[in-house]
Amino acid sequence: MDDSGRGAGSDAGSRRKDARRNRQTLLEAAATVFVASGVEAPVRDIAAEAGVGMGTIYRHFPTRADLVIAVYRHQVDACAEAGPVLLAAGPTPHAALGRWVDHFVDFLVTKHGLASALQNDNAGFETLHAYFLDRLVPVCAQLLAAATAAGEIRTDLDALHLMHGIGNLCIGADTDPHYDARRLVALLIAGLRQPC
Amino acid sequence: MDDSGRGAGSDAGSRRKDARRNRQTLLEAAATVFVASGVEAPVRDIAAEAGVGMGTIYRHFPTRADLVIAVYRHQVDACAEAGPVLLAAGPTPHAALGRWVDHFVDFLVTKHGLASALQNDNAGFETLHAYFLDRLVPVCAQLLAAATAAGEIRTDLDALHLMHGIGNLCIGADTDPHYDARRLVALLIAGLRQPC
DNA sequence: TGCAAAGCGGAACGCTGTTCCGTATTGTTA
DNA sequence: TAACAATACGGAACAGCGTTCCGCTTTGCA
Repeated sequence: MDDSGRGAGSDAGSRRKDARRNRQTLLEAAATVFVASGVEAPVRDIAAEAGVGMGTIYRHFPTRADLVIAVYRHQVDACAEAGPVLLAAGPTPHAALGRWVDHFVDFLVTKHGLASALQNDNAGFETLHAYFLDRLVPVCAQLLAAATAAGEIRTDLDALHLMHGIGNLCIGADTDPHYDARRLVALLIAGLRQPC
Repeated sequence: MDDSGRGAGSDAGSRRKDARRNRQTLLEAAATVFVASGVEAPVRDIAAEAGVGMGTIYRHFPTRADLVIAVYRHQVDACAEAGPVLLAAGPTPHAALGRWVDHFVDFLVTKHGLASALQNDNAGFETLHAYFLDRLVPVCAQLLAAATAAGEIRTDLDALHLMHGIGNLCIGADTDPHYDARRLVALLIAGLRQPC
């Protein structure tokens, strides 16, 4: 095993305030740039978006792959935490589901880029995919259950299959600019509605 | 359509002798380097192997992808032409099949690298894959038929499935140096033998 | 045999990811 | 509060890649 701490970033609990803040800023800037320009975006672009020097980025994430992995985990966590929040905030569970799926779609861009970031590391990819499932399937299931309990949606689709379908709809979204994955996903969610 | 002449090389029928010779030299050198170092090998290495300058390589193949494609087609052609020759030369059809498959395995390295060379061009990839099937399936079928007629091998495997199986055995051969695809493929061919 | 046209070699360019180091910021200690 | 290590920062510099450019050589034809 040579990938100790892979994907965790080196200094998640640093003593210095600016270091902690920069790490957070970088994760968010990278996520933004990945969605806007794809996961192949140059490291310099991410540093610029974050308003930070190259040294800073490499201090926090020793390698480009480390950054992609850290963004991925960060997005998984953010997406998982967003579920209950949206559910509490939204007018209805179905609306909350719709907005949660928007987060999910943005984040899939990063996930699809993982494959190229971890070209030879199938084991690492499997680990991260497992983390993805462990954290997000329950959240999605919770949203589905709430919408079901409210009588808003049909009940013949479980969280795993829904997420799988959304994931498939997003394949190729980064290469073909005419392909609007979000619209198709929105249709899919609309189609979940219980016919009344 | 923006890929006019993609994969054909620019000057296959040049007026000048040295140009034609260099083109051939380059195709062979590239094939050698791809087998030795993988398809990600730097263009400079191929120029060095061919004993040629950078300008020459880019005169013949305007882009790295063009070179990979040209090598691919060249290998498909060479492999297709080798079939009948080996069949005529070898002691038995089964031996000829074994040696043909050796060619085929070397050439698969290039084929697997095509995917990364043509990252976004799925249409181009499909075209080249169709060319691959059109030219090689009949040759493989001819070798199988000859071996069958000679009573050397079992008859329950057609050319397409055999080639598919060999292709699958070679997946990952370029990343894991401990994985010896050729040995496994040899076992597969040995297994074709008719139990006597 | 001369000479334009075609082709060649390899230095130079622009773009990557990554490293390095002088400078600025921070938390701690007197 | 003032001084001072320790820590982190910025961005220039480096190495390796694909690609371009241009002075020189080779070729085939008149």
